[in-house]
Amino acid sequence: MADLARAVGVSKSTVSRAFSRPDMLNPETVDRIAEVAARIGYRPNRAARALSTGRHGNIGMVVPDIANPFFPPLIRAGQVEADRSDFCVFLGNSDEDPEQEDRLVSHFLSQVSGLLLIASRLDEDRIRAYADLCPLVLVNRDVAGIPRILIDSGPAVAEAVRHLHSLGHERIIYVSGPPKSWSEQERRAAAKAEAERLGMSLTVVPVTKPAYETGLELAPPVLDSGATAAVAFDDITAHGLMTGLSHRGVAIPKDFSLVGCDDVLGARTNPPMTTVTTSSEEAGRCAIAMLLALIAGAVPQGTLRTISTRLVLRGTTGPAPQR
Amino acid sequence: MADLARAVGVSKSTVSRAFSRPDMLNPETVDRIAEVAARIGYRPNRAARALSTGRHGNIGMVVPDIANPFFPPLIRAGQVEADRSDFCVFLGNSDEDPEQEDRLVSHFLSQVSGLLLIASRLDEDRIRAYADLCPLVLVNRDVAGIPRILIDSGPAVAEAVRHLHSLGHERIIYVSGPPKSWSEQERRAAAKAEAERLGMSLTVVPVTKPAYETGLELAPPVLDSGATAAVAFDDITAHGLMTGLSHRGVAIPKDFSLVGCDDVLGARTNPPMTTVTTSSEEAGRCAIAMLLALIAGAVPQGTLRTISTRLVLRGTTGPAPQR
DNA sequence: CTGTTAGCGCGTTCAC
DNA sequence: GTGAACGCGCTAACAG
Repeated sequence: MADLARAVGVSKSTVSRAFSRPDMLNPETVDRIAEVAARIGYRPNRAARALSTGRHGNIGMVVPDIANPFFPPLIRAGQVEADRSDFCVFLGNSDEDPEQEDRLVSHFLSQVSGLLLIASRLDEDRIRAYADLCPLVLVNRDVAGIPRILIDSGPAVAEAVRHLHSLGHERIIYVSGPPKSWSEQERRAAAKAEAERLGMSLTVVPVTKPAYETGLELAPPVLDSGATAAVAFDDITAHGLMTGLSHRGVAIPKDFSLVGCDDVLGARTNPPMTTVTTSSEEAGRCAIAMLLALIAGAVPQGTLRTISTRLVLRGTTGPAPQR
Repeated sequence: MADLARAVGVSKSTVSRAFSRPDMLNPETVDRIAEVAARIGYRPNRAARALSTGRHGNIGMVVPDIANPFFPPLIRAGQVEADRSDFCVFLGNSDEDPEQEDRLVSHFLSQVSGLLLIASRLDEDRIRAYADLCPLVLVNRDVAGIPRILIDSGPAVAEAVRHLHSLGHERIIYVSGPPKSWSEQERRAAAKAEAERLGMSLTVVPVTKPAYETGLELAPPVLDSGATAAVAFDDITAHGLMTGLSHRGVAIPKDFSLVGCDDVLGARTNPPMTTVTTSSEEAGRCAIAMLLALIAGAVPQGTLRTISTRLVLRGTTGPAPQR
C-alpha cells in the first residue's frame, strides 16, 4: 500500500479510501490509483482490513454432512448469495458431532462477521453463547430468541400419513433420522400425532445415520413388523429401503407403500418416490440474506422465517394390500 | 489479551506463547493462563495472528458446482483433512465460469495460506499467476510445473470402449461433458483413440452442462444415431439418458448399453450402472495433504500425483443387439 | 523461562 | 479533497 501511494504520489490514506470509500475522493484520483494498482498488482488485504475495522467480510457455515445430498444445494445457494455481497464463506463438516461443530465454530469465530449453523447439533446453551459473541442464524434448529429459518415439514408429513390412511393403510412405520435433528423431531412428532388421531398403529424404527445402506438393512425388520407402509426421515434412507424390499420380492407400491422426505431424488427412482418436497436453495439463500441483515443490524432478535413444504404424490404409494 | 495478561500477572508475550508455543513456557504458567482464559472467555484472534505472522491457517477451495454429486465427498474429505491441521476452509462455487472463479480466488487470496482449485476453468496463465502469489494445488487440471492431483480416468474409459467392442458393439456414442474440463478432454480423447484403434465408429454428442435432464433430452438423438452403446462423461447424465431411453421402450442392456463415469450412483440405478469408479475422497484428502506440504515448503514444484480408476462391470452393458 | 519493543496492513479519527 | 498519526490483536526478535 505504501508502495502504491508512493508510485501514485499520494498518501496511504488516499489509497485506502480509493478502495473502501471511493466516493470521498476526487474521481480522477481514484482512477489513477486503480490504474497503478492494477499495474503493480496491489490488492487490499482483507485480513488487515478486518483487524482494523472488525468487519471480516466472511461468514462461517457448518453442516452435519456435506455429502448428504440435501445440503449441497443449500450450501451452494448460500455461498452464491454471500458472494453477491462480497462475503467469503467458510465451510465446516460437523459429522453430526456436537464437539466437532464446537471446534469448527470456535475456529471460525475470530475471522467471521457471522455464523450460519445448519441443522446444528449443539446444545441450546452453546448456541446462545455463540449468538452472544457473533451474529448467528440457525437453519432447521429452533432456539427461541435466535434468528432462524425452519423448513416446516411437519404438516406435509402429517399429510403423508393421512394420504396413507386414505389408501387403507392401518399399520405404518416411521423410519427415523438423526436423533438430534430438529427436522427429525418435527417429522416424527407429526407422524405420531397424525397416526394417533386417525387410529393407525405407528412403529418408530430408530436409525442413527440416514444413508442408503441403512435403508437397505431395514428391509427385514420392516417386513417383519407387519406394516404395509412407511414414512422415512429422508429420501436416501427411503431409497435404500425401497431397494431392500424389492430384493425380497416386495413390489412397490402394490405390496408396500413408501414416502420419503426432502425430494433430493426427484423422479429418478423407479417407481418415482412420493415425498415431501421443499426448496433447500431458498433456505440457503434466505438464511444468508437474514444473516447479512443481522450483521447490518437490521434484524430483530428472534426473527423466525418458515419455509413451506408439500407432499408430492408420485409412484411409491398405493392402496393397502388386501389380506 | 492485555486483560488476560493483567489478570494472570504476566506480559502479553507470555499469553501469546501460552497459545502458540506452550512448550517454551513453564507448564504451570501455561495452565494458569489457560484457566483464567477459559474463565474470562479469551480466545486467540486468528485474523490478528495471521496479520502478524503471514500464516493465515486458512485454505481456499473452489469447485465448479457444489451440487454436482462428484464434488461433495471430495470437499468433505478435504475439509476434514484440513481440520486435522487446524486449517479452516473457504469454499467457493465457480458455476463453471472462469470469471467467477477468478473473483472467488482474488477474494480468498489475502486470507489464505493456500489455494485448492478443483477442476479449474481458469486460463493456464491465470493459474500460473496465482501459483506465483500463493501455494496452489490443482485437482483434475493439468498445468506443467504446478503441483496437481489427476484422477486418471482415460485408461478406464478406454477399457470401457474395449468392453463394448468385445460385446459386439460397433457404433458407439460418447456423451461429452463441460468443454473446459480436463477430465472431459481425457475421457473423450481416450474414447476416441480406443474406438479408432478397434475400428469402431464413435460419435461425440456435445453437452454443455452435465445433468440428469441433459441426459433425458439426449435420448432421441442417441436413438436416431443408430449407435448401440454409449459412454457418458458422468453417471448423472448417463442416468438421465438411461431413463430417457427406457421411457421410449428401449431396454437396457438388451437394446442399448451404457457406461457412466465417477460412480456417484453406486448400484442404485436399475439396472445398476456399469461405470468408471474412483475415490474422490482420496483425491480430496491427498490434495489437501499436498497443499499443506507445499505450504510447509516440503513439496517440489511440479509434483504430480495420479489417482487410478477402474471400470466396474454392472448391469447396463450387454451384448450388442442383433440386426 | 519471561518481559520489552516494534511492526504486520489497513481504516479512521483528526487536522489541514 | 487529502495527509499524519494512532491502534486493531498478535508474534517476533531481542534482552534479561
